[in-house]
Amino acid sequence: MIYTKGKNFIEIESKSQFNVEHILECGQVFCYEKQEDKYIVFPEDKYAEIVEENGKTRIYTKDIDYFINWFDLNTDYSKIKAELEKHAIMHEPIKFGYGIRILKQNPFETLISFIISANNNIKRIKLILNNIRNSIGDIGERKAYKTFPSFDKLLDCSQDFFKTMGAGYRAEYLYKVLRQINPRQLEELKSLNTQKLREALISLSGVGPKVADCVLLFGFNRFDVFPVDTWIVQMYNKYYSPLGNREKISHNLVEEFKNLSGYAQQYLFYYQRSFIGKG
DNA sequence: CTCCAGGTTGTGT
DNA sequence: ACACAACATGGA
Repeated sequence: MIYTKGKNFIEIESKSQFNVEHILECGQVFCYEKQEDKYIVFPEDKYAEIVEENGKTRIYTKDIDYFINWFDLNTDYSKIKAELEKHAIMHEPIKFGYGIRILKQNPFETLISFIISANNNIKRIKLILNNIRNSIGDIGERKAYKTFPSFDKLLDCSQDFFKTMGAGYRAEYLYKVLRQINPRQLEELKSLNTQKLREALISLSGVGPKVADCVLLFGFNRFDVFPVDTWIVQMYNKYYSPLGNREKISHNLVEEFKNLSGYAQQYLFYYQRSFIGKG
């Protein structure tokens, strides 16, 4: 057990098990904001504030059990990291991104978010999602934020609305995908194996191999996938024999890291991106 | 000004 | 099967 429960908070002692900055800034999630003295997160209709004090981290929330699951606090990362350390290429990335955890996010919210992420940068992805939340989301706890919109509200939106939100040409993908699948149908896909689920996701509008892998990893917590974006391509072509085909790169990396691929990917992505700067 | 960002789609070979 | 242009938008 890496945490203890308080009345309105969860406390984690070890920063190597839980580093809020690395968890939120490593590119897996867009529903957060850094404030002067804390981070706030607002997945689905939930809310939490994360504060570091005297070396310990506290997650203040009224939804204790939701965030124990969301932050995947019942998983011990020391074993995962020990296994990954057997690969020399992982040494620096793990040292750099210590305390990263893969979040357990809602599949539908993850799908919408990563369709917007395509050929886009993280700052603008967050902006577009915030625009959508602020326009059609419900008022959340203590009016501190707006919730992620319900499927029905999103289904009511026009293509032009998504363009106004800043989605650009992805507006059409969003409009179409909302007419192809709903959250309940998405949940039902959980019974499929990773390969079948991947194919089902790729059949959706705006979802190619990379977005599918991100939804598989962050929304369905399948770790035998390796999302390949521009940063991973850079990394791969620097440390392995260069390839142009992203699917081949992904395939080769899954062969190397097997069922820990998702974890390896996140450390490598965060490390590679750190050389340019956050944004 | 050009190039790039957690790529996908459509077209052509 | 693979190659490649087009696709909005804002920041560097």
